Amino acid sequence: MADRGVAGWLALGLLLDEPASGYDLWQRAERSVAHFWPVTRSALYAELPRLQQRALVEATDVPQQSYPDKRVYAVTRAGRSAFRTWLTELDVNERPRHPQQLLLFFAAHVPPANVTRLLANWRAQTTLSETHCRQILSHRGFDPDSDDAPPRDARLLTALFGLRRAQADQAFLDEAGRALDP
Amino acid sequence: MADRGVAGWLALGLLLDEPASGYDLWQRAERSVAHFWPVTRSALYAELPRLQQRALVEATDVPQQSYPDKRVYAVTRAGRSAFRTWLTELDVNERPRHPQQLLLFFAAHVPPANVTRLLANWRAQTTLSETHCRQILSHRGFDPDSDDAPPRDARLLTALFGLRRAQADQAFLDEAGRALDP
DNA sequence: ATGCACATGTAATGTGTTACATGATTGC
DNA sequence: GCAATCATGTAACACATTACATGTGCAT
Repeated sequence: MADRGVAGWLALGLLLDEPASGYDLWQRAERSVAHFWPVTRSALYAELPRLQQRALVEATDVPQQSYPDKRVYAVTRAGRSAFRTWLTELDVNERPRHPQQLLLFFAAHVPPANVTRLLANWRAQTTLSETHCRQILSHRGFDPDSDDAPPRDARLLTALFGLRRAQADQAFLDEAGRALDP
Repeated sequence: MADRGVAGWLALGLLLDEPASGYDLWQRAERSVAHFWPVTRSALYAELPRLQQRALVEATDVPQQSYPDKRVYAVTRAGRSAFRTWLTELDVNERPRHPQQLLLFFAAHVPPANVTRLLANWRAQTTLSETHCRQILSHRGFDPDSDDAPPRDARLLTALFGLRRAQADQAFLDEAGRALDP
């Protein structure tokens, strides 16, 4: 099937929500998936013609007044089913790279003060991530601190997962801080 | 400084523990860092001469009886300090790619049964990861379930972090399962 | 005799990023 | 006038993976 990377599938998945031009798609990605799967504009632009050649998307040129023309891509039926099989066969157990664990592993080789600074840096990021995820959830009317049933919407679970990870990281950083600092 | 990727620094960091040949280094990596930062034998072999050219490591050919000769690399003083500055300036906030979040984000586009299967797959991996981390910790005499102070050894904190993440993922999967399944 | 562990490397390939190139329109 | 947004794309580069290439010694 000559799968190539995930960038193409990512583009296809994002197009499932709604047809879009390359530029639109990039913005959509930046606002959503980029938080856990960075993509560049270039990568998306490069994949769109490839998807078209494989008949997974269709392109339409849309002229615009006072803006350059758009080339809007829409997912075909074949594209929809191809995406389904890809996601179903996705290996979620590929080990992603964790720079934080790299830091911990080699921390003994640098002065403790530097480690403390790096951990503080990391903590700052977790709080940012936490508030970001909380905003998404509360915007859709879900309170992650209550015992309410979590949302059925899988897309919202993405945010819930991000929140839980951020909280877990903070708890770990507290634990680790007690060991390293005083 | 023409940094190249992290593979070189990883090799350097692993050599700090003890000099090693390319082959040794690869095995060492497989047993330790590969769990959170996959490296291939090729990548390590390719980096070693580069590190040597930059005078960050020194090589010695060690003849062996009944085995091919080894080329053993040892970190120089310059290598030690270069590694320190690299780790100190490491950006822990680069967003790594989370295939799990990708799955959650696009889950609505595939049949629920497939999602359930993928989540079960994910859960199986977290339990593997959990027992693996527990083994490392208990082997060094730390009980992660007690209120004991966590180990000061940063290298052990790597395992503790792995465990906490695995536990957090399991808790999330419970939460998500209650929402999706019945 | 077949295959595995030891040992070192190179070449081809894939996949993505950064930088380059172009050009209109809108807001300060 | 200058920067930013909208819009599309290509070229150069970096980095890592897979596959190729070679050879010894040991166990079954």
